[in-house]
Amino acid sequence: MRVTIKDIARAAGVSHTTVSRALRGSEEIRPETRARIQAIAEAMGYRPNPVARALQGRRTQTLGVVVTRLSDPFHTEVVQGIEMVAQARGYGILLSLSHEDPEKERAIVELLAAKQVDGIIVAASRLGSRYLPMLEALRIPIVLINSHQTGPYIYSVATDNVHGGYLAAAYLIRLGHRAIAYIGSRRGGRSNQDRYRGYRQALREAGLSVRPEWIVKGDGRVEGGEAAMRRLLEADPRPTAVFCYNDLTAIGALKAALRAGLRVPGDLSIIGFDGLEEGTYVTPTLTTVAQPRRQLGRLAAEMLLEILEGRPSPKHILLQGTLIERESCGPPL
Amino acid sequence: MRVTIKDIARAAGVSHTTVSRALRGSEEIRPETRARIQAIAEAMGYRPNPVARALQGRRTQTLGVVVTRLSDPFHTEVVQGIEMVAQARGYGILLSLSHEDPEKERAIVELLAAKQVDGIIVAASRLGSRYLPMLEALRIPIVLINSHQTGPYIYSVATDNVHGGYLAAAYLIRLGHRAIAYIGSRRGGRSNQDRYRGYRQALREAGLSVRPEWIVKGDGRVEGGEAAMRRLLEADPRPTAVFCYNDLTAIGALKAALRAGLRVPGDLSIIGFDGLEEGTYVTPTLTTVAQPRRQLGRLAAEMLLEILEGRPSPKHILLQGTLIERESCGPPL
DNA sequence: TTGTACGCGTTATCAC
DNA sequence: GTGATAACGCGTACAA
Repeated sequence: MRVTIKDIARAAGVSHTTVSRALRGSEEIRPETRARIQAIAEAMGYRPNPVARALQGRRTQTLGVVVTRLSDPFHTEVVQGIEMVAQARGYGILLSLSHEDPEKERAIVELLAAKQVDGIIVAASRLGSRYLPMLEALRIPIVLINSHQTGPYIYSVATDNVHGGYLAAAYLIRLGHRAIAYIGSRRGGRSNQDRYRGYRQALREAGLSVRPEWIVKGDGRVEGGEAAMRRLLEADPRPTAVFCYNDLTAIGALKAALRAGLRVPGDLSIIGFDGLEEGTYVTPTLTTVAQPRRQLGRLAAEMLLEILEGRPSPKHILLQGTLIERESCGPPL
Repeated sequence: MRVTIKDIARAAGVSHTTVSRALRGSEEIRPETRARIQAIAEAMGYRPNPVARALQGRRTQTLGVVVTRLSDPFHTEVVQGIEMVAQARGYGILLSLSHEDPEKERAIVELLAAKQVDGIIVAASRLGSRYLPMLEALRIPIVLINSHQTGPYIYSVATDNVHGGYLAAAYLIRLGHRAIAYIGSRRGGRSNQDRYRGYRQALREAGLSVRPEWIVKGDGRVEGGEAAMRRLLEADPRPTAVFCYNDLTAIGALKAALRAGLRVPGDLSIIGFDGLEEGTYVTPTLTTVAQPRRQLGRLAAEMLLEILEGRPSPKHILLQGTLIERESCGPPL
């Protein structure tokens, strides 16, 4: 059987109330009895029961985390960031995967709320605004990572996709490219649009025009990038550079280009988005706009904890990506 | 405020006991009152409080999962497998990362136990046998993934590393190689030894000998594989094929080989272990011995649930890997 | 400074 | 069939 404060009380010859107070270091208790009780608790191997505490105090010291899937290395790093700060602050993490299914995501959030998590972090939410009432009814703070909503109990941390897209395109332009394609993502939603907008803006400022056949779509994964690149290779004139929605897409694009006998970056420059480790596995290594992924997770968790502890906290944070120059981009030949 | 069974009781004009029974579909209650109560509960939006249930019933419906790090794609897939079955069975997953630190791992396991998880799954445990007494004292079933311990409350699911190593080496031999190196892992522990043993066995059976300078060590990650391969390239005579501890190591080895101007598989064949997606990102794509990663997670979770529900369950399960022939291996020139 | 009594939401026990 | 009542382990007014 597990040791409870009652057991300790009995052993110490005091009431369980006194034990409760002593163990949490209450000031209004005589130092010597406190020390004595703590010693006894230690000796008996006492561990407070978090379930009982939660029932009493309505705090479970647990954060719900919802992610579409872990096989996407992007989320992986985000979750690590969250876990680090949670672990350091004594919070547990209840992890659920939504597999990009909005209905599942909704069910999970409700389930987490039912499980009494203190707060929820959702990465890459697929939930539309029509679910906002539900979220608000939960009366649990929710931090969204890389998606936008506003409302009571809704917070967010995101990277500036417009800025990132601009960064990528501007870099290619600086290298001398004038024919720059974009491989987007069917599933990218708002972030796809924003990166595209940043790209368009950079081209516009440089006085470059975009041919419709240079804008194609993948699925945010390697296969989609490969297929998209194959279509792109048929375009005439062919672009000399490609900005890809994300690194996985770019890796697929790179594979297709190499397979078609192109030299990268000689015949074609490729730039990705995310800053994944995976971009260093390929040859040539992938130039990319890195998102501060771990930072996203860390900030989301810190934000949530601040809210839970009643400290002042911003409602929305926007982070900037940074260019990582590796080998897949160069001047056009 | 949240709706409780007492609220329902008041609304229905019965005792909370009756409500509790009705909602759980007890037989010993008049069908009409049961239906009436259920209707009221539904109308009031009642959600049972899992915390209260846990306090009363000593079951939290939560599984603790410990993993070294998520940035290793191997674990990622394992966790997905676990999560799938847990979610389907209504269990939550409390995730913690140990970062390969045995002391941290121990602390986490204790913390999870304190949090009253019903069972624990540990992937790639770094805990030595001297912690067994602690684990047993917890009196919580623990399923180890890819590591071996025996004792009460200890279960395991693992892939057969000896067999896998044999598979890899035998394949290279079948292709005609006679000079086959091994890049191990400093951090691989037992699994590194076992894969090495399988490799040795295959060579022995084929009457091949191994030069000491053909056995080098990485760290289980890309950088380590690169460094190890650079050392290997200085060996004289140079091996015509390399078996790598895992895919990340192999990807590093591949990079180093390509960078040294070797053709793969022409000048050098490379085979990995794990079957990661990442192996298809590189050019040439990586031949490998695949571990059934998701299966490992699934089985571990199913095993744990069986144990928790008192159904008969094997104590240890050993799975076999399978060869995936891709492009990085061929006959020696 | 310490103890009594009660509540958190649920299930189990034992009456009626 | 249904209802009091206690119990799970802890925290907290309130009393002493």
